[in-house]
Amino acid sequence: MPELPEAETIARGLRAPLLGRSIEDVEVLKEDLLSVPKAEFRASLRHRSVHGVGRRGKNVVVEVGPGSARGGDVDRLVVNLGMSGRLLRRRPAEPAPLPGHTGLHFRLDDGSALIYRDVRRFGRLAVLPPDAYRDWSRGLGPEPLADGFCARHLIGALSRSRSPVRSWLLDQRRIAGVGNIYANEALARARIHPGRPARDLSPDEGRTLHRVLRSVLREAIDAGGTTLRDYRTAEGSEGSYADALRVYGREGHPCTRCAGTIVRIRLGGRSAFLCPRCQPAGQQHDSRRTRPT
DNA sequence: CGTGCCCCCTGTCAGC
DNA sequence: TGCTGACAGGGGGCAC
Repeated sequence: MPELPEAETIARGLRAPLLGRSIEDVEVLKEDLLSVPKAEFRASLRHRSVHGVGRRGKNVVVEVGPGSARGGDVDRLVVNLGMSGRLLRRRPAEPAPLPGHTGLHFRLDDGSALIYRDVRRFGRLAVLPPDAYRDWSRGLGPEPLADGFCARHLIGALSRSRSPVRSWLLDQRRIAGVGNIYANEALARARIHPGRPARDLSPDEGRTLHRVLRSVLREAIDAGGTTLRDYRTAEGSEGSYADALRVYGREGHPCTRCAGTIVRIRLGGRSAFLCPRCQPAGQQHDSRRTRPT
């Protein structure tokens, strides 16, 4: 999917146009994107106003205020975009027909619309009351870009797992928001082989991984995310971080650091990309401090 | 609990 | 020109 930087970019793009708007109606065209009947979903959002647009992990979170005849609850529309989900803003004067594979159409009070489109339909949308949202959020790991996410925490958590470090990074219960692209990119920059057991990383490697993971995510946000196929911003444009990728999808191409050849391996059923020279599989016995590139 | 495997679904691309 | 299989930013369920 969209990973953290893509969800963040979408949330930022939706904030200004959605804030303060009221949802007039919700049309559900693909009910399998919901975990409740579409009538219930529609009723839970109709005539409610948008109080905020944010993100948790890879999910876009839209806060909706109380409707006219409701209590004071601020509920949250949580959008998991799966692999191919898009949240697109449609301007008021845009009469264009709905794009193919449109799953939901949210009509707003200024004549604009929000469209959820998802070719593969791996995405899910749910409206969560405060306590349900809290429970759901507690099931996710910490936000890697939060101030409180320190190297010490990462090193400690890594030391308790035998998982390959790439698989570890993909587990949303451990860290929220990292997917296959940024896991591979961070490991490449930290010069860590993706298949190494998490607990075998040295403290130095843990510190390096902490630093480069955050910088990769921040740089990707600055670039508006990575568009490979499906991902688009809320305005429908592409993210430009694909140009900055060093290993992901670059099998057979030269490593930008050592001019070795990037390879693709299979790990936990998913592709991992690495430079075998810069990211040796064995334990690192080299005690020299190496700066990430 | 951790881990690996399969599946959900559609589209695209390489190879025959 | 087709057909087939592999693969794709994710994640839930299940067996071990």
